[in-house]
Amino acid sequence: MAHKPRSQMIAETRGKLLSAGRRAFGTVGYAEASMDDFTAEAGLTRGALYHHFGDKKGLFAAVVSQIDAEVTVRLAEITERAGGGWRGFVESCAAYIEMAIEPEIQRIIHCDGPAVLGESWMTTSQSGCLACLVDDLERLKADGVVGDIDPEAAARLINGASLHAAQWIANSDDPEATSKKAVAAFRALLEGLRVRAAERVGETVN
Amino acid sequence: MAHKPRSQMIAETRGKLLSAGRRAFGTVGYAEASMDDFTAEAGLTRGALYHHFGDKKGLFAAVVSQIDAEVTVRLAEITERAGGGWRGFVESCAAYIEMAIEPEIQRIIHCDGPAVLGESWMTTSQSGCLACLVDDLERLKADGVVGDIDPEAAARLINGASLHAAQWIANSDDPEATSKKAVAAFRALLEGLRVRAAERVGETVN
DNA sequence: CCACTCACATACGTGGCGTATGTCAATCAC
DNA sequence: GTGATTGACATACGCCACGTATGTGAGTGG
Repeated sequence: MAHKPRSQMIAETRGKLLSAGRRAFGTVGYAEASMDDFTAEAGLTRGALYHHFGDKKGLFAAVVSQIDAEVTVRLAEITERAGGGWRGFVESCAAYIEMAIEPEIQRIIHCDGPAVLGESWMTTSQSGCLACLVDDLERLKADGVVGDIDPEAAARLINGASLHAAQWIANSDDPEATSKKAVAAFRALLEGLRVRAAERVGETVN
Repeated sequence: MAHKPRSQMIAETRGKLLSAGRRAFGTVGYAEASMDDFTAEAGLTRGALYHHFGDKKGLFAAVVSQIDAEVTVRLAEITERAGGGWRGFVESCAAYIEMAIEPEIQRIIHCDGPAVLGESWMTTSQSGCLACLVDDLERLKADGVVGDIDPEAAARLINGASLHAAQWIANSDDPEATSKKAVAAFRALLEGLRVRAAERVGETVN
């Protein structure tokens, strides 16, 4: 029994490296994270890292993917729980802002991510969150809730607005109050996407 | 005559370092820009850089400030030329997107900036562009054109949306078409800020 | 004219990344 | 079961880039 099967050991080391790197990247940032330090912290050396991830950027990319996947899941849950529709969409957007406030996401995804992987990575590569937004918007458009706008374009604009709102909130003196203001303005902006009240049939404004 | 006055020499040196650094940061990015390389390119050494700017980040910050100031001026011109009002505001927003597409601005301000200086720097520190937007919005709000939303909140959301739109456009296969879609969606979002047509008196929709 | 300041260059130490090489355990052939 | 092979990981090395400490020579004040 002394040793577990090979594949399991490998998965464990990958996991250890991933979480150690994630913690380092999320706290001190990519540039300040020493590979020697955080691999040692995981009981390993840089050798393991280079074997599994190629280089520092490779590990970073893996961390980004992991976080993105987690966020995607969380967003999907929230959208579903809110029962879809316009309200569900708005709720998921608000939740997106909330998540973007978390320091780890802030630092890794929105701060270092574009600089390290190239901003094209974040845009062209499939970001799960973005795909979520696009899906929602396409449904809403098909249902006639939102007007004739390109779903991806709207999703990206919403995405950008959310992220900026998040970092504004995160760095403000009174996050509570700032958040209220940001969400209010955000809801107002989103209203611009809906078909006008005059053009609609008999829907409640809220 | 052999030599110019001291102060002028200093200003020249600072300028040379600033533009050399700006070019390097704008093309290869902050991390890949070697101080030895681009100072030599300016006919100087790292010694001069450390003397004037403290360190690499110091020069970078100076470059960011310079670009921000330029953008602010350009934005102000556009806003004024459009004659203010809602239309002027929308035009300046569109121009903001256009400027954010420029590779130098994209790379230095939106990509490396937050990672190098900390994203708090970009938010808390006075960004000239942002101040412009806030001013415009405050006027529009006072004139009853936009609804009861916090100007700064709206400005930050618009800012974020613009930047993301810009990098989406810049990295798309067909920037022309992408730009059209983005601007259309952007205008729709902005409409959300205006007081509703039903609530207004007798204004043209456009 | 002399002492001093200051703008900049030169020289050095350090740390972190990437690569080349080594080693030992797990799997496979027979 | 034993030898060969693969592959996961560690060790050792070189390099590059940053930051600092020190030097130097041209302006500047008295």
